[in-house]
Amino acid sequence: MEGSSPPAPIDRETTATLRPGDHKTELRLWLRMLTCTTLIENGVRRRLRDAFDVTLPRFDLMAQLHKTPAGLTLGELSQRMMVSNGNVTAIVEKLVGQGLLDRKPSPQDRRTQVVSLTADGRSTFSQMAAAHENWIAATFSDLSREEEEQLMALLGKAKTSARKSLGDLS
Amino acid sequence: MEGSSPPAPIDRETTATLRPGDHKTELRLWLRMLTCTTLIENGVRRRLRDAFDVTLPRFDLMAQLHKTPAGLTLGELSQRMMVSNGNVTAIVEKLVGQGLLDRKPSPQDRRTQVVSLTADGRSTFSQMAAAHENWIAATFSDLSREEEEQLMALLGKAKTSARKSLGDLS
DNA sequence: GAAAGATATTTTAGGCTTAAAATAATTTCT
DNA sequence: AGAAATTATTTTAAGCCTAAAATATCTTTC
Repeated sequence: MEGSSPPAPIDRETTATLRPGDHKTELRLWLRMLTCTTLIENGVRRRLRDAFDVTLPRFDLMAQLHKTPAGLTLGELSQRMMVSNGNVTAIVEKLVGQGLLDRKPSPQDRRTQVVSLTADGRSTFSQMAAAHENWIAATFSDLSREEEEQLMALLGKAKTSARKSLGDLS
Repeated sequence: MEGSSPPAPIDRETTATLRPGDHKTELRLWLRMLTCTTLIENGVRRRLRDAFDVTLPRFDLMAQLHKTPAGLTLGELSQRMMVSNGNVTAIVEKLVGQGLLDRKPSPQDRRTQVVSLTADGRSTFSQMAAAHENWIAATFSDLSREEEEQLMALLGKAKTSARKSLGDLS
């Protein structure tokens, strides 16, 4: 929508060192990725609410446990969901209160709590997951299988690159 | 990590209608997109905090205003940021309190408030934006320019597809 | 085996977020 | 003009989220 920006005839070195602000392509890419994700995420959130009266964080937490029937510690959950420890504590608390989760201290290490889905939690999650999978499929229905795989590969590369650039920070 | 899944020789119609659960590719794609975005977002959030003691939502709001020097109403901000109205009210309130934003009722329509950056807000944002742009460039530094453009195009297509599938909902 | 350090979780304080209800102002329809 | 509907914003209640400090437990080191 902003025409074609001039190809910046200045040589690369100057651009990189003296004009550190010349990274518009990456910035646009990031904003588009964020928009796309937020759009889909908001849709999922609303549909989970309308159809199952559940929040996205609770759904995500249950999804992690469903992938690992043996159960996970709070720390493992926190790491896999990429959220803080205290956050997981609170969400688990709610789900335990709803009878969807089981939480018991590990016998070997009394610091850790192992969390898993109850029978009710499993059957509730299965229903939600089936609907969720269909919503997501509809979300990407304009993309061919090949495009989906290209996108997957490029996101994989972006993820690796991002992790590297964060590197020493986390 | 799970070998190559069979190319599903079943015709598309059958797949879509009779086997609504067979959409693992799209699900993996969505999860990867979410992971990638969350990873980058968490990095940006921490660096904004460490370097400028500012939160990501406040930075995002200022970015919207910087793109539109004439100012925006709260409703426009809410729409562009894809967050709720009440949320914008609260964030604007904080930024006005910090002297970074100016908020005044519109002369034509006394319901609306027009918000814009103050001189302090502009100069503060410029500094943050320059650093942010470099962080983002570093985040994607493993991707070639061509890969970046491919990713941009595919995300554009995904965005359109997602909007269509949400369509009547919002 | 006791002190020091590391690890797992919870608590706390502050901030973001939403949906829904409430206010306030404008527009539309008789 | 006056009533009804619409639009813009704020408020409210509940929940998510983080960083940092506090607790409790385990491990290591001397």
